[in-house]
Amino acid sequence: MKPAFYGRPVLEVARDLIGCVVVHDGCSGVIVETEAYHDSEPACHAYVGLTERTRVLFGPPGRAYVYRSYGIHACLNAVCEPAGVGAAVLIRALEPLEGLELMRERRGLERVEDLCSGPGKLTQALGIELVDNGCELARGPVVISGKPRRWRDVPVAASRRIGITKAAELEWRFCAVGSRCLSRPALSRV
DNA sequence: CATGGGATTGACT
DNA sequence: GTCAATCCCATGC
Repeated sequence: MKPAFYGRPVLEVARDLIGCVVVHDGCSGVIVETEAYHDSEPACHAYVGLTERTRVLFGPPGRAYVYRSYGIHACLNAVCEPAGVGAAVLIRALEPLEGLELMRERRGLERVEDLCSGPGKLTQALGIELVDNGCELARGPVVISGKPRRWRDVPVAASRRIGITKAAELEWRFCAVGSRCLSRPALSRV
């Protein structure tokens, strides 16, 4: 998708990204779970303002923001809103599309539902790492492209974001209803 | 320069 | 259900 797609309110983009396709290094998958983050709320990395780490978040829309989580996993975001605003959509889960065998190799697992059903899992399955931070999502190496036909009007449910302690009440998580590849069920009874 | 805290996952009780 | 692994980065001395 082009930068103009991302240069909109982050909540709109987070919902609209459900059904789009992430492609990297021989593998691809349909986005079925996202979360929105915005510099106005404390769960967002950009809440602290402009630093070396958040430079990409405050930059132009349509780039990848990749950070290391818990010292182990890489997590993929799409930078949103106009430059100067620190906002991004965390890609939390995919339904695997192409490169299934390569994903199984990278993950050391067989079941399709286990390959990309979490933010750290999908980056491992697709081979996305910190070196991809800042890349343009319309050009690569990490690419996000438009929705296959059957994903064009999929119902989307909103709920609370997962694994955060600050601003936990906001319902800024979006899921494709009925997908079997979510990190957790769409209707979380937290 | 030292320290502490995660937008997680998988293994184990 | 509980818990450790592990490292980047923001903060504070």
